[in-house]
Amino acid sequence: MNTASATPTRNRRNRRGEILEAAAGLFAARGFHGVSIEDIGGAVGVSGPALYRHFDGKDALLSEMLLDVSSRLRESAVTVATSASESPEEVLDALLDVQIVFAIEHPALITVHDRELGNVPEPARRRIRRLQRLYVEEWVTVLAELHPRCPAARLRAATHAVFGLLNSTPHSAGELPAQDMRPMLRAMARAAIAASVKDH
Amino acid sequence: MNTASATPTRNRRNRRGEILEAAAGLFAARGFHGVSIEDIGGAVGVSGPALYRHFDGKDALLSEMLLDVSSRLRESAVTVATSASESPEEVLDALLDVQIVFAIEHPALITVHDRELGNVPEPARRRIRRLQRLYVEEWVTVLAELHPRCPAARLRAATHAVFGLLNSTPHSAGELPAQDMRPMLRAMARAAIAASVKDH
DNA sequence: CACGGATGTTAGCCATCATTAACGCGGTCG
DNA sequence: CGACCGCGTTAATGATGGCTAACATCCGTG
Repeated sequence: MNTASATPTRNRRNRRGEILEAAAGLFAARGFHGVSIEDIGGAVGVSGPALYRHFDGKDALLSEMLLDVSSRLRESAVTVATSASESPEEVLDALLDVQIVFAIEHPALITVHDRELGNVPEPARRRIRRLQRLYVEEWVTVLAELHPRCPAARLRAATHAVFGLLNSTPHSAGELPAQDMRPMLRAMARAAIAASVKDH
Repeated sequence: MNTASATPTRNRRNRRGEILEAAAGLFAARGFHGVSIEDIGGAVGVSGPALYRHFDGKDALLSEMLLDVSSRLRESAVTVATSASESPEEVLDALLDVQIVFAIEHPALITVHDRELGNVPEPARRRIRRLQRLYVEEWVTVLAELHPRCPAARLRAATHAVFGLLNSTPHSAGELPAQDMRPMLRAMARAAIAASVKDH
């Protein structure tokens, strides 16, 4: 019983988040430059320049969106990787889960995240790239523990391929219920990884 | 001894192709709306509206590009699939080869092909979608022969996941030489497919 | 109750861009 | 030779879009 009727409270609190979410959907569908400020405003029921009360501009909005995604992914990965008392196998499983759950729950963010980096202005771009690189290295480190003879370059390429596999969810939207999708993607990813290091 | 010095001849003959290639690179890097007509012209050494001597407009250029990609892929798939005297296993291998070679040789086209469909105007969009669907069905048909008990929806989702895996080449650009990339992707894809139909 | 800040609104500015117009020029063919 | 055609060029036009400015409204607070 705090204050106020449900919706107003949520609207007031959440405008930023609401905008980010709507923008993610639009960017995923039409690309950053294919979406206007008006479009984004319209999608959350306000019109046009109201966005400037919440973000410094369109670029800043995109920067924040990608920064948020790459931070969250990396942070989850670090948490998972440093949790002691887990074998590399278990860590790998946990990393798979992180990526799969995120890809299934936020397909638009996943899409934008690997499409629009080129449109992020320079101060932020470097930070995002860095986080992405660190995220990949988290994977490579675990894989290297499991397969010490395999060259790192190969592990990196395999990791990217696995991301491609897991991030296919936006394309197979609706084909399969998320409930079946999750274990299937996990099985496919595990098998693909095993195959990538065969004979190395 | 036809006519003329080497480069002029090529330039005269190939402007369209040259433009399509340059545009593919630019679209892949910055997105359709992030590239101007001037940019495209500049990339092939002519400036701006010269494009209208070769294409009806920017939209038409994109349409032709995607139409070409989806036609070529589907056509290759049909050829491979209808070549008699091959077992489903061999057909699947050949399909993998088609996609892998294309992905490695034309990363920009692959990128644009699955990003920019939403920016293609309506008459052409339907045709491209149709070709893409038929291409996927080519895969699903072969997979269904190999795994008759597996529901088609699952095979379709698995196919999309495999495409995601194979199309990861633009992301792992310089990591691994193409020579090593090809067999690795093939092994990963085969393993992923096998895993996707396990217990079905 | 008056003040201020958070949040919107509309109108206007300026840059960018796709597209068209008008014109030039070299080669081919009748 | 001379008309046409393929291919380019620059200048103009009309739309769109990001962003700023000037002006409400609502609300909590002193």
